[in-house]
Amino acid sequence: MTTMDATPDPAPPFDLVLAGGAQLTQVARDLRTALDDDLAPFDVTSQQAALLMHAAGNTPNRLAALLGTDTAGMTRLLDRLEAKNLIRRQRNPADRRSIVIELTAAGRALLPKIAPSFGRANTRLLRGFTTTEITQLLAMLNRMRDNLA
Amino acid sequence: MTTMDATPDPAPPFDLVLAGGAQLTQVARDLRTALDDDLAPFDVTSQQAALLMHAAGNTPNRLAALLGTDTAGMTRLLDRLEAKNLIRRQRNPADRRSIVIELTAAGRALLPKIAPSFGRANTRLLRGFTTTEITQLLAMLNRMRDNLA
DNA sequence: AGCACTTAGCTGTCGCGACAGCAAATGCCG
DNA sequence: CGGCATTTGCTGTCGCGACAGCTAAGTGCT
Repeated sequence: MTTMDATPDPAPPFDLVLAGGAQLTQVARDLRTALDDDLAPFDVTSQQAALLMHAAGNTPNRLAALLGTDTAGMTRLLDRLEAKNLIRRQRNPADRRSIVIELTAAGRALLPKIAPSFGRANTRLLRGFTTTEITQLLAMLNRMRDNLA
Repeated sequence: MTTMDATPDPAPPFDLVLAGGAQLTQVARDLRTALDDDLAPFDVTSQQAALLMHAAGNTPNRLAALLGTDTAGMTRLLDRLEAKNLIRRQRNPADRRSIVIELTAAGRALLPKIAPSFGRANTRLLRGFTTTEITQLLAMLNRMRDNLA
């Protein structure tokens, strides 16, 4: 708004563009921290909780794709959850390369406790946003993901 | 849009809210990866590059605040840059608790090479965005940061 | 001066993300 | 059938983020 506004699609000011990535990074980190704090009473991290909510009946391979990480990170994440006795690795008899994740009783019991944390964190993140704004935000985020893909 | 739309500010659908945080996290991670890839030829990470661009004459304390991390992480980040001979720690004679970061000749030589990577990454991230959209996005990101603070 | 309080930087520890490389199991194809 | 590529999960290694706790140095108060 400082310069002209007659051209239909002016090149965005460089500073504005630069600020985008930095702010995005910060918000993502703050969100993760807030979620971790909210989940701390249950002794799980946000990643562990997110995994728990998708784990049942899935293979590490699929779970890695779901959480946007690689199978190496997934192996370690599953290690930690298994150490906490929340999940179990079950070899798949049909394809002995792969394994299937099953929740333990403790894991199933934890599920309904951790789910609300995601709702709280996201609700807090978007406090004061209208439905329209959230829709716009999601559309922008999707475009950004496409731009980076 | 599934329910009524006469109320002025309907509570945003829960699924929409939930998707927000997940997408945000993914975009931030993808951006970091893209930037790291672009900086790889210079043998620095995005964090190291970001630090280099602010380091000269600053203290670790201020730099930690600038990059949004804590002094513990800053110590280690400075360690790695010092090991690469890009920065130097200089004790401050006026306040012997604090130190001041100076760039080495190699560090100064690297600066003009790494700066464009940030421009490229952010330009790519926001490809196809109008100035208006970027402004809206930044405003939303700021609101989200405030919501989490 | 003496003592509590604060500040700056460091270390230890843990969880996570990414890359490279590996072995076993499977699939494919001549 | 035999050999080769692919898939699955694992391990090693590194960088980063967060928390707790520590020491040295500065500050303030009495």
